[in-house]
Amino acid sequence: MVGTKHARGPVVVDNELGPRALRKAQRPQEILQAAFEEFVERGYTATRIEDVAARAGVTKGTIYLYFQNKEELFQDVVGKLSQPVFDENQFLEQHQHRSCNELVRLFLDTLYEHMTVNPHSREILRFLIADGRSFPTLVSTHFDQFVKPLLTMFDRILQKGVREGVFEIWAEDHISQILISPALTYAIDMLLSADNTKLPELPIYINTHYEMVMRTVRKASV
Amino acid sequence: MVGTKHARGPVVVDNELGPRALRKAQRPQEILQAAFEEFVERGYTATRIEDVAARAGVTKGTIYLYFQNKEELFQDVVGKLSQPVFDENQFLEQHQHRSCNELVRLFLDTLYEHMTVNPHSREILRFLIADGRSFPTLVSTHFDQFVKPLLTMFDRILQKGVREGVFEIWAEDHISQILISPALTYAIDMLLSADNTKLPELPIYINTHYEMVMRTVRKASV
Amino acid sequence: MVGTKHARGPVVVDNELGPRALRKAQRPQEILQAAFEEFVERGYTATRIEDVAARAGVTKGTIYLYFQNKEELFQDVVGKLSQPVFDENQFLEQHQHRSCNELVRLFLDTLYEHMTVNPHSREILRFLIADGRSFPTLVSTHFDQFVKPLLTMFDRILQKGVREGVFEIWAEDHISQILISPALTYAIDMLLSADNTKLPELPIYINTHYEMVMRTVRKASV
Amino acid sequence: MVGTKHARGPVVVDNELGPRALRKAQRPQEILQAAFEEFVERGYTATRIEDVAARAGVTKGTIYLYFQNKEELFQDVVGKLSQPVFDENQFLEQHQHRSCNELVRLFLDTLYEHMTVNPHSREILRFLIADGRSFPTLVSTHFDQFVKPLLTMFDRILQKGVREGVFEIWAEDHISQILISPALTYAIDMLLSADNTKLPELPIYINTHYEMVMRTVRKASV
DNA sequence: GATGAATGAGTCTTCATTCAT
DNA sequence: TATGAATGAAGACTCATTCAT
Repeated sequence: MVGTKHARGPVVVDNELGPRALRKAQRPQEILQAAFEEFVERGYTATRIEDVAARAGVTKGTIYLYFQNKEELFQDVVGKLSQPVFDENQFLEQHQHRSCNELVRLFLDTLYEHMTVNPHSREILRFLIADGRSFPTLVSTHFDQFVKPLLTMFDRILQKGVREGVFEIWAEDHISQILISPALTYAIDMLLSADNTKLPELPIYINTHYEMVMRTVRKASV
Repeated sequence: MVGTKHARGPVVVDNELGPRALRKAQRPQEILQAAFEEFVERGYTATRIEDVAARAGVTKGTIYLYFQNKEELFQDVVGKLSQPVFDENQFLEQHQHRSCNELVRLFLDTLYEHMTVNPHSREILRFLIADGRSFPTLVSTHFDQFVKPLLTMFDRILQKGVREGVFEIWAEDHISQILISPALTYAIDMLLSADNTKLPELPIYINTHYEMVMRTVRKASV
Repeated sequence: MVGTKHARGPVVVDNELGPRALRKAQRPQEILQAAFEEFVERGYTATRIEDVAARAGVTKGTIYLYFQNKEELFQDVVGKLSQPVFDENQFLEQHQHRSCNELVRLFLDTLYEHMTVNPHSREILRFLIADGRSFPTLVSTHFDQFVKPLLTMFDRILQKGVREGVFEIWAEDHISQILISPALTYAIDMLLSADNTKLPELPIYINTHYEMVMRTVRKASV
Repeated sequence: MVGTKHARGPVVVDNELGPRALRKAQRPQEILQAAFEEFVERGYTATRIEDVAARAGVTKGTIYLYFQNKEELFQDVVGKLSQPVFDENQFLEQHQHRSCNELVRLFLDTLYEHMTVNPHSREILRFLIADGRSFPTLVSTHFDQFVKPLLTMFDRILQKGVREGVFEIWAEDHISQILISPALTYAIDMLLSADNTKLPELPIYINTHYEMVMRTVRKASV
């Protein structure tokens, strides 16, 4: 028998597996996604393993085949469902021919696109705020993996602009963090609004954000 | 000493109330504060009424003399411990002689001061993000009472600047929200960092924020 | 000061007492009555002392001035609110000139009247059935005080009839109990029917009961 | 022995179900019976779910696998443990050759037998009297299902007697109810007497009851 | 006497986790 | 592997009882 039993783990599903084995190989992902959705709806403590199971189409016991306990399940949800906003290496190279203004615009567009389209990124922020105190490693891990790269990349764009003589840095520190802030505000707005009707209209909001950044960093023309 | 029979407990007794009555008058506040601290540490669901009671120096039953149930207790914590950042009517009048630049600076200083000194304001944000979905009214109420006035006031400062010819508004909308964003970012940072060692140094951060605002709204000198 | 303080107990209120003292002298009765009503509505276990107090127009603590605890209160309700159906000594003497048929009729009329008018008698039956197992003395005491005299009196009427040659006793035993049974049935009916619309019409019911008795005990005319 | 793997517990395992499935199939009945006994001993409010569980040989949690809550458990006890006294259709047919006198006797014998042997029937009466006010549907449902058929059947016996010229109906209404009353009295007696020593001796009691009925309905011979 | 704030034992109910099948 | 019956620790909430005022 080829490639069937005991073929599990964080596996990229290959074409060898039969449908049952395929199913099995996907289980962890399915459970993670189901858990994510339940955690989003009710928060960590109020989420019941049984509901996660039901949503994943399995039963309670099965959860425990793949995850030690509820705590580990939660940590894995946060740790494994996050997606980096950028493929760090590619972004700058891929767009090196662009002007710095365009890079800023592209950065913002990509950031808002990611936040808006992908519920994981913003909801995991909710998890960290809500339950981070109970999972201390999670917060710093997540910051290092997802936030810091973002700030670094924005910094590099700014520095590129400085080198090219179109931007100027006028402050001691925290510039990237401050200039990106409106995106966080938008994310929080999304987390807080039950119906999205009250949210700012995104294109306008991005425009204003972009203008703010440009007016802030643009080098005063001599 | 007048009218202080049998004063006992850690309470300073005043002349109007017997110790019993006094305690009763203070209990709700004491319980709210204790509840606040527990909710901060563990989140709504994971907080046990008994722990709130212990922290308030009473027993389970006493909580229920003052609050219908855990849910109401939570709502009251959010609803009654919030303090507005500004006394809206006074701020502008009191400082009408100031320049608009100074007003912006004063606004930011006050805002950060409030956020930093007063744990209620930022922690209640945590509650809203963590459990707002279970308490829908809470979110909108809180927004109307505390956030909207802030945005409005900042708007008025900007408009004053425009009238006086020192500021210019260059964007369609959401300007105040975007310009204030860094303060929210700082609040979230505080919520996420277990030890405050990793936080940005506040004076520098405020400076950068202030500079960002000024560069953004300053009217291009002719 | 005349006849005021400490004048309480199961006292027949005399004219000496001032209004406050009067109040006090009546308290136990008022509490008993309030307790009775609450016990009727909710049953022993589900009745809360505080509700009894509220209904009696006093506060929790006051109940404990007059009754040791909830159990004693309940026992006193059952023990002190029952009223005998007949003044045993008077009934037969007062009506000695009546025919035996008339006595039977009078007996039944009085019995149903009592049961119908006075909620105590039938509701205490409910207490005994519901909670008698927890208060063993109560049941036998009540039986001896209220049921046995009833049976005895009916027996005496029957025997009078036999002596006068109009009734005949045709059975070994339990005759009175069996002949009175329909009254108990009616009482139970009242206890069970939420709205009294479904109850038998009382005059007709009594007639039928009376006829049953007469046909049963009437001596076969020679 | 066939198909009885790992049989354990006090249960006789049959061949169709595994021990696990079997237990599950039997659990509800076992719990109902245990609950019945506890409710009988203490009454609805004073009965603790944990005691029911212990008596059923399971733990608290298990109760909630089969019943929503205590209230539903109680309703099911009342609703599912009652047994009709007669198989309505069969009784009259099966005994059509009997004389009406014999039918009456048979009716009474069956009724008392049922009441005496089967604790459910009389104890459920206790539940209805004690807690019926909190479960209004229960009372009327029970009356329709168990009491009304009884009265109807007795009516039919009487009418048969009338048709055959041996009985006469001499009253406007409620005759069956009144003639059956002594059985209710006996049931109440059983509910009230802690030890059954004080109860009437059943055979004599039934005799007297029977005589009462016969003297009441027998047609005066011409 | 009367009050009612405070207590804390007691009870229902939930749910993470285990384990026999 | 997968199931889901069973467990029992834990937590919200109630209420008889006490006692300082």
